[in-house]
Amino acid sequence: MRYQKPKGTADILPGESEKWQYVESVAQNVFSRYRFSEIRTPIFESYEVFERSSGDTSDIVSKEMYDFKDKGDRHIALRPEGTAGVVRAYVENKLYGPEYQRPYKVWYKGPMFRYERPQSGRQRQFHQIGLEAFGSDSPELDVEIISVGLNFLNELGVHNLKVAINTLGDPESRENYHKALVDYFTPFKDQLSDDSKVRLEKNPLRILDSKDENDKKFVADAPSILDYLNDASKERFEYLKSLLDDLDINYVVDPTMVRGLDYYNHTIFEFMVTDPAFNNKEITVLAGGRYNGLVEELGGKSEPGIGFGLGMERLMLLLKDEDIHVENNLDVYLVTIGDSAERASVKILSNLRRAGFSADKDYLQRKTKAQFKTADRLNAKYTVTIGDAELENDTANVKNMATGEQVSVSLENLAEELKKIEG
RNA sequence: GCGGUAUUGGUGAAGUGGUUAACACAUCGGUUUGUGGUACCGACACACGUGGGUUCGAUUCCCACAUACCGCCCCA
Repeated sequence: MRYQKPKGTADILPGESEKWQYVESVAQNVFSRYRFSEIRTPIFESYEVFERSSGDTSDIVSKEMYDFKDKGDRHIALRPEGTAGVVRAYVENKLYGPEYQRPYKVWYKGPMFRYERPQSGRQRQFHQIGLEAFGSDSPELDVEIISVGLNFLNELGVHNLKVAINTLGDPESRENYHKALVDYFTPFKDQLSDDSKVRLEKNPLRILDSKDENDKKFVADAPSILDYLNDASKERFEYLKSLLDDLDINYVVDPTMVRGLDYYNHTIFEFMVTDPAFNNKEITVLAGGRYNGLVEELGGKSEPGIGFGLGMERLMLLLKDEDIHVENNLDVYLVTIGDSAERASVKILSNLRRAGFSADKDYLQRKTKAQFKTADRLNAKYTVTIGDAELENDTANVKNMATGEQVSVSLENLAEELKKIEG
């Protein structure tokens, strides 16, 4: 093998691509019911867009970004996630203007890039489906976002989802909590893992997310964000929970849940699932939250926003074949016998297709028997056999492959005849 | 970036330091003239990821690299 695809990339081949199309069509469907429109933004952006939005302490910026200088010496990065580009587009196109209905609701799908070690459901070029809503700080909208995600996954047949929610509070609450964490962890600093020592300096919230067993002991007794919310933030969170109750959405509050990206505040959430595809370990398939400071951070007015992203590769692993509705229907397989029929087949096929049938034929000059074999294997509904005799009499033999019944019809009106047979 | 395991045909795979690299599936062809299944017969590895090394000789041993999978980090 001479060439191979770059590490961490995948070819999505026919057979698999139909599944992707199916998932994307369900997304399109569900999201438009919630009145989200598709937005398509560039796959690469100015490096600063991501640096600015994700925060330069985040791993995404510090070590996972695919960035390069283009021929014009611009610092470019392949998008590592979807939100930053959408926010940039929102600001650049002045979509916060009074002529636009708010909240401004969009969804996107497409490839993202992160320079990391490939693993099951994780690749360097991976794909996300996500959505964002701008211009409303309403908790009702938070719940709508959670519910559209849930709806989407349920429609695909993914059940047993665990919905975990948390709040990071408003900036004031977050600031207070930040201090409390530093005060709490600093005395144990020497006993923390090396990673967490760094986190203590840069982003103490991330310590809560540590997988280190020793760290976990300290995390267990760490102060909870829920105790540091100011009244407004607390009230908001309580209201949010009651809205989820109204919708009969089962959720758990996970006060240790944090976010890898810096721009979140208030509501954050993750949908987790435990599945054999991941060795029965709990993995996150969808995650999102509110980011009220981000639009301003990228040069817009102070505008609230909320959204989520979900990983396609992980989702595809969760979907069972029977969940995926893929039809591969071949209406007609044309069997030709002899050179005249071979020649006539070009026009016959063309007419059938124009009449709306999916139709195909053999292009390898194979024997009749082999052609029927192929028709069988392709699961053709009908075969149409043409030979010298048929061409002379202007007839065609139409065989119903399921019943084996064969009838002779007018070749001239083949498409019409087939429609009649179809009923 | 760190650690572990793996890498043989279209697919699943067996196997050995040395004449023809099992077996199965798939595919193609045939079993007398233009019809799908089954059965039977036949065909099907420029050679065992790439590059070095050890050896009289390596697909089998050693090293490096690449890729895949798993774990850490991080994340969807």
